[in-house]
Amino acid sequence: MPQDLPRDSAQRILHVAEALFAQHGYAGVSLRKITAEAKVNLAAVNYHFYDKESLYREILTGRLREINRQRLALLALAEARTGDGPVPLVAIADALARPLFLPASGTGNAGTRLLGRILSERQAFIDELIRVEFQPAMTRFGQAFRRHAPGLPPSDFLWRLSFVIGALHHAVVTLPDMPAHTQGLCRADDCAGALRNFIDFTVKALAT
Amino acid sequence: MPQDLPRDSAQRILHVAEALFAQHGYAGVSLRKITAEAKVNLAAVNYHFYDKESLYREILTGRLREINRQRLALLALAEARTGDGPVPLVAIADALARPLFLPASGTGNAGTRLLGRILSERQAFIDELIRVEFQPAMTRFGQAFRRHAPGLPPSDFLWRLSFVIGALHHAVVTLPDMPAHTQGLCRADDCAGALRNFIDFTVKALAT
DNA sequence: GCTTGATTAATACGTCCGTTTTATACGACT
DNA sequence: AGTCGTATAAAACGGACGTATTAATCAAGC
Repeated sequence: MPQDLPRDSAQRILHVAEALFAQHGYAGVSLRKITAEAKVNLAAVNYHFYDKESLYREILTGRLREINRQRLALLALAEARTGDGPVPLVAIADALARPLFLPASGTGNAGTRLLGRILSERQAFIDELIRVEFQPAMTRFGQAFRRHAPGLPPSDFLWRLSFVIGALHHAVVTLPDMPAHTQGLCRADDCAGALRNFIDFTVKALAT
Repeated sequence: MPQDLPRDSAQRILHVAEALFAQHGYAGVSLRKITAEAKVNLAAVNYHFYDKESLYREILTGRLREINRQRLALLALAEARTGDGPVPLVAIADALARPLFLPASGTGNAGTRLLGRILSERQAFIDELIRVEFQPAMTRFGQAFRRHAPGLPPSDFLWRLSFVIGALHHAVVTLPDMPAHTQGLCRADDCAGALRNFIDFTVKALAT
């Protein structure tokens, strides 16, 4: 499966490595596979990114930062439209999921799979990275959701939030496999349908 | 963290390997780490289980088969109690999640984390194993859920089912980290609370 | 008591890993 | 033209990996 690679070799490495990490995990990908597929010299990773861990971190931070930036921007937009009252659940769920299902044009959605992979892999050296990149967005979305369930005990609310996040990540990760799992009834390229269903699902699950 | 190991060395390998695979994934665990922690000789894995892949498969099949056996048993019990009508959503969700959150006494719940890990790791050589072990249970549960949403388009229903499964797996995998994520508001040992919340969540999300 | 089959132990093999080192090519500037 | 910082290339390093081989141990059965 040949793909149009960027001219710059550092960019080629980032591009190829992201796809491979998303598919096989950190430990499952060797620098030799990356450099071979990116058609660069073996030492190029160490030259441009210092070492394998740094390359991984760079890819991750880039993706996570962009995704959460978009999420917060969409949420802020919805809040501005709403005024002082609680933002509608539909808008919150949309802001949370849209950057995953419908990534900004040009970035491609293959990289999105990384997110789900990472959270279940829990490499020790990226724990802090995940905390730093996710914490701000998650507290903001938590607050927004919370206004729709003010009476719920805190732990119960946090459990429901965790379920919603889990549903989202699982959907993103398994999206490419959905046609096989559903005998073709769910298509992998129907991101809009996936987003719509996630929003419906979340609204029903979190509505009081 | 010393743990009481079984006498038999093959059992010790299974016990230790399951915990390590659950924590670091297949590629992230070496036979040397397993055999060292299990206090057996390096060659013991190859002697008792032929090779690393076979050891992995054996652990997985054991866990998955038992979990899905319990799930189907609970579902059958609920169906018997219900008669001809649709099984209440509460009972279906309970049958689906209980074997994960409250594993049969003696088995310990550390091994349960494997499940969530596996589904996001997607090693090629266990794809068929997963299909074989999960297919029967999933179609049965799908049918049971389906009776509560007969009017929904098939693809929409399958998406919701996927979200429920994702929420469940994510909860299981991140259960040990919940206290840290929630500043202690959700406890890792409160499996009963997690189960109760999952059932509530699923009922709300799938009710028509 | 010796033999036999099953287990454990010790060690070696070949491969692949991440990384380092050394050498070569290229472009811009004086 | 010549120099210098940057990028690519080629090769090698030590170490960890999964696995294979061989030797030691040990518990029955005769």
